[in-house]
Amino acid sequence: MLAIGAVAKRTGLKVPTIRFYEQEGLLPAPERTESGRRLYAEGDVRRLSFIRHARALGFELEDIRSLLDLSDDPDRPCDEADRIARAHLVAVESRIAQLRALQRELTRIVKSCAGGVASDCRVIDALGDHGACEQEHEPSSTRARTRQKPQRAKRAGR
Amino acid sequence: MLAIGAVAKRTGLKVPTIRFYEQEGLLPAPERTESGRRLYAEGDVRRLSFIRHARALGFELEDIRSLLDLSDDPDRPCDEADRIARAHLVAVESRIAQLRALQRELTRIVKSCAGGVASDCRVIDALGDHGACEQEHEPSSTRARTRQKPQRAKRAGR
DNA sequence: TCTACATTCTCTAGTAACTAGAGGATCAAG
DNA sequence: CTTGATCCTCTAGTTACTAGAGAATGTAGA
Repeated sequence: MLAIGAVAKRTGLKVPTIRFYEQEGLLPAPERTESGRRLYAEGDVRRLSFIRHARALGFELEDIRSLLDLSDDPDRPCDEADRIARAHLVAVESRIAQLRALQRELTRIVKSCAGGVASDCRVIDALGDHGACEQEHEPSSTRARTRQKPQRAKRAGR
Repeated sequence: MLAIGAVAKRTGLKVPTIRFYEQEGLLPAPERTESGRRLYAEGDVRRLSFIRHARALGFELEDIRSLLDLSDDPDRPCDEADRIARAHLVAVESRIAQLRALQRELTRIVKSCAGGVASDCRVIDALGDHGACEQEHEPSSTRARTRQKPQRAKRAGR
């Protein structure tokens, strides 16, 4: 039986994340010591590794929930796992296409910069003028998980 | 002078989003009618269009804040706008690379599915076993903004 | 045994960029 | 004069965590 810290080390997850997955019902509530500390078995480590890997592949917790339900019940047909994985693949592919459109557009904008002051900045111009864009580009969110303290810089409304 | 609804129509933003941008200090607080309704001028419409376009290109509000500050002060050198845009381009490019790694991995996983039941599901297997992956794949979040009601399906911890 | 220090516990709140809804006021048209 | 659209403010919800408070427990060395 392992303490939560040891499980964290083995799975690569952080301690609060493990508690969070339990709270979300992705992991059954583990045994406890007399004093109330969590005690995990090998199966829990496997389950958490599964979750971590699926997360790394970009699956949402809802998808992972379904995949776990599926593997908890080995007699159910595997169609759904396949469906979830395929749907995710499609989403990833369309996201790539979207980002490539952004990439083209940003490259174009960045190339147009010749230095100087803001009043004749091509970059700012280009941002203000969607009409100049070569193609449609839709929403976004480039967010990776590599960033720590955004530190709100609150300003009053001028 | 335009009411907020008219501005929403012209910019393609939603009404609450415009109020949200004001609250965030991206848009100066507009005039009000006697009864307290917001009244916008043409300049506000341009500013909001700028924001919308920059958002569509994936810039974060913090970046947009900087870009707006810059364009509010036409004597400042344009370096920073250029820097922001370049940094964003780099971020987009690395995101694409990341997603392509995911795409390869998912394709591999999905191809391995031959139907059958969960107990011998290759998809679930592959997810459980990171060792089998051909390359490292890191975090993710494929999230586009096209989804409405995730509708929490709260379950107790088995 | 005493004392540090590490680990754990629960609970709350914060992150980004909005969106949804409550509850109420005001406006324009018929 | 009433109906329906638009507007107002405020609160809370979304994803998947992360950070911190404040308290209890575990462990190792002197």
